Amino acid sequence: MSETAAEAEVFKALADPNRRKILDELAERDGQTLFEICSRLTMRHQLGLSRQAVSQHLDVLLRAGLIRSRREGRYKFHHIDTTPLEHLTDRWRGGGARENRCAST
Amino acid sequence: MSETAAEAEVFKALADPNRRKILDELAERDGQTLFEICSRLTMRHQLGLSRQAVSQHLDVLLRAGLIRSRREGRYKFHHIDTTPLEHLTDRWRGGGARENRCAST
DNA sequence: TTGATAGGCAAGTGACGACTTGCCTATTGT
DNA sequence: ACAATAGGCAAGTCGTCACTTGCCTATCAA
Repeated sequence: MSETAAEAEVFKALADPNRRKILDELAERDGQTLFEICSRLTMRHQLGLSRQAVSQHLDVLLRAGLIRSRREGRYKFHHIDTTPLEHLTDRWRGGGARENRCAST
Repeated sequence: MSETAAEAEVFKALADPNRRKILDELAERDGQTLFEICSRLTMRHQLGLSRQAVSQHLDVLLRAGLIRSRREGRYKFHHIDTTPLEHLTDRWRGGGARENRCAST
């Protein structure tokens, strides 16, 4: 087999345009709460997503390991984590070792 | 706006596990025909996909720019093209330009 | 304690996507 | 010409997924 279940989750998470916008939002301003993400998504991206919709998207992103959540009182802050993206497409672009030409192993 | 329609196609194309397997196949042995891909997918990956299913997947990959097709007589050869993958995830990992600098800490 | 804010859970709806089924065209070999 | 091979087209089925709806819990301020 060539890919892990975790990788599959990442691909599935990235498949939705709205989830990618959420990642955009968190990349621009990390550590937002659910309500913050909702309002900023509406204001800045003309994205009319309900709170529950965003919440479910955050769940998917969480399961994919693309965000981490930290609870603080009644607030829950969400942080982007890009490590799952690091070598996601290497299996196709490599085959060998070009394209990554830093100081590869 | 933050992403092009072409990028969205790529994400959608990568969302399906079977399409990723097809890319795996072509990465390992480029320039296969539809029937070749079918049989090798069945033999080597225990993937029981019909010809039409694979054909439709190839269409999606084609539209995403991840493969190119070349017709020759009654054969049609499919070639992987990884250029759409090149900076796919940069919008989240960068923002700036760290993280791609090899000699990391 | 009461009300307001931040978030969670779960069932239901609707649409899109993966795959099938059936038939058709085009090229090659004999 | 005829059969066999390689592929294409289009309608239909079915499951998954995004989103909604409705209600519930928890924390904070007055």
